[in-house]
Amino acid sequence: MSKVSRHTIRPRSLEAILDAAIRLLNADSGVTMTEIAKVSGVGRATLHRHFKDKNDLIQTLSARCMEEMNVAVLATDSADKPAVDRLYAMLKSAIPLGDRYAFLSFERIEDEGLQSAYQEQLNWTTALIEQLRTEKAIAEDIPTSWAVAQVDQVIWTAWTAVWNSELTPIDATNLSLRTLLKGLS
Amino acid sequence: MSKVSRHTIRPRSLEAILDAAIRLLNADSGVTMTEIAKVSGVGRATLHRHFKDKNDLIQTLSARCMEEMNVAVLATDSADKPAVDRLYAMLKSAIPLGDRYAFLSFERIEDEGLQSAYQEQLNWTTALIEQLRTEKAIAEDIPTSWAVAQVDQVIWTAWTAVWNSELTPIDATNLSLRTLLKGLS
DNA sequence: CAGATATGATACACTAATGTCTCATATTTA
DNA sequence: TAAATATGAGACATTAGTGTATCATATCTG
Repeated sequence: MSKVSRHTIRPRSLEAILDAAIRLLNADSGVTMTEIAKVSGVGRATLHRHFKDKNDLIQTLSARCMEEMNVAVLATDSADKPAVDRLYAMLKSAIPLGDRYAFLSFERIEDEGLQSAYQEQLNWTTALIEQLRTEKAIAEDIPTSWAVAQVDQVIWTAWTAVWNSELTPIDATNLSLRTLLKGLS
Repeated sequence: MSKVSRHTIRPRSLEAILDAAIRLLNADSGVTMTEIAKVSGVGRATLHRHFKDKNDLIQTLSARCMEEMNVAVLATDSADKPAVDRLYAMLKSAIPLGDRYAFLSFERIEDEGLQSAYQEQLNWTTALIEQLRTEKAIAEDIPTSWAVAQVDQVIWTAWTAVWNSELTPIDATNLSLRTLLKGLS
């Protein structure tokens, strides 16, 4: 969030705004600031007081989601576990968060800090793939970039299936792990 | 395209518009009609003459892409081939078209004809999955909806990899087939 | 409680985009 | 070539969204 105002935003305003924004952006990347203000029950002036423009809001939101995702994933991660276990734990944490960061796929954010946060996630996944590789869980001739992309995509697919009530979160997680390990072996 | 005007659009105008619109929409779902007119080298008035609004344009575009995809896939398809061959042929046709229908993932189109066209593609894939199942190429306990989603997603992933110059179209197609068949077995 | 301050409502100016119209010009077609 | 017609350019009114400012009120904080 940029320093647009000398005012300090109240926690409940901030939460209301970010909450509404996440939901609205996931439904339609074209939502207006006016709409976000209306839905979050916050005055339009307050919104503009604390967020320079929609891009500014999206940046704050993205950073939060990234952070949230990192915390969730790292909380259940430990470097000394077998890679397969780490992958499973990651899927279990990440899939339920799908509805919170879905909008990220649609937005083009050029914020520097955000790009590096994303890069960090990518690096994490890449390292995990490499570990899977040394543990012979994935085939040598599978490009790492392909494996990373598959991991990213399966999370999205799994979340979508859950969202469509086609699968329970547990089933989606298990299917994801299975599909990945077999598919990349 | 809706009948907004008594005029008949000239083929080259139509092509220029749809071509520009596809490229611009893939880059940014928020492009304006004005921008599309400018890039397509067509008068703004002409654009409005033939397309009621952006939604109307997107509907026409979507219908075209769907049609294009159907034609490309069905051209190389024949029901008596083994399912694996059909899947491969489909991937080979569909993946290179990624850059033309990428925008479809971002747009929320409520057009009835379009929904049914999409449903038709879904049915085609579902039938293919069923055939793969009877040919023991995919495991019994994999839900069909999951398999269909995987097929959809892998096309997108493969196209993205090609677009990022990480893979050649052939490699991407081969990896897709392999990942799918192993992943779902 | 009392001062400080964040908020909502409202008003306002400003901008970008939309959609319509007209008319001279270019293109098609018969 | 001549008639028909689609087009581009420009003017225009309208709209939706933006961003700012003011001020009374609500909410914090000491």
